[in-house]
Amino acid sequence: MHSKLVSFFQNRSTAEIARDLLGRVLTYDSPNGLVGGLIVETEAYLGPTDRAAHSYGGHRSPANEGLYCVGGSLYIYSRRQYYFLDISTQEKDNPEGILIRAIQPTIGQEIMLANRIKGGFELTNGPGKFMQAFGVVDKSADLLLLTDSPFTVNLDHKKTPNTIAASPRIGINASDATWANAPLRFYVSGNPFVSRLRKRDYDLANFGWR
DNA sequence: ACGCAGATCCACT
DNA sequence: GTGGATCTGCGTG
Repeated sequence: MHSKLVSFFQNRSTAEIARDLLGRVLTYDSPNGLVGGLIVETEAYLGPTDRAAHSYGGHRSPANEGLYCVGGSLYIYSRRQYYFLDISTQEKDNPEGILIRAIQPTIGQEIMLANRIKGGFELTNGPGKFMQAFGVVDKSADLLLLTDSPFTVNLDHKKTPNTIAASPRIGINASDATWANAPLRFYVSGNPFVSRLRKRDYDLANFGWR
């Protein structure tokens, strides 16, 4: 039934899955219509030993239960008025996951523009930004299996990045430098929808796709 | 109660 | 391009 989904989100390292998500289409069936785009930036969070993870030290509560669900489940959380989208990886009770950080809009762009003040690359170049553009205003999809939720990720096709870049994750305060510096953020090199990308690194000809 | 977070915005250099 | 203010829900005390 959900075997394809679940096998995609386990049986290999979370970092590898995070890289494999780049170039795939993420959609959200919002009340105002279908919205979505190509995933261009992800971050891997590696569970209890990872100082930067919400499941560090085995921390578990109703708020982060999504990380403990079977791979392919949604973990949606809020920070300062914005919502963020994670997809859990690995088997149940192994709290690893991937934060979707940015997308290149391809579906329902008018709807997304109406949901956000800002347009252009600012429309979806951050984890809270694209969720606002999608029109996600609550955590009702938290804990749901991706295939049972208003979200979809197309696992059958993907656009191929020319180059996948890796860097330390954004916004990590971990006192442990090993985890703070670990190259667990992945992005389509040159794509202007990647968060915090310098303008001189924009690939405006191909947006980083092959 | 209180402090702060897997960020964003805006007002300045 | 950078720094400071700020938004609310959780977690700890």
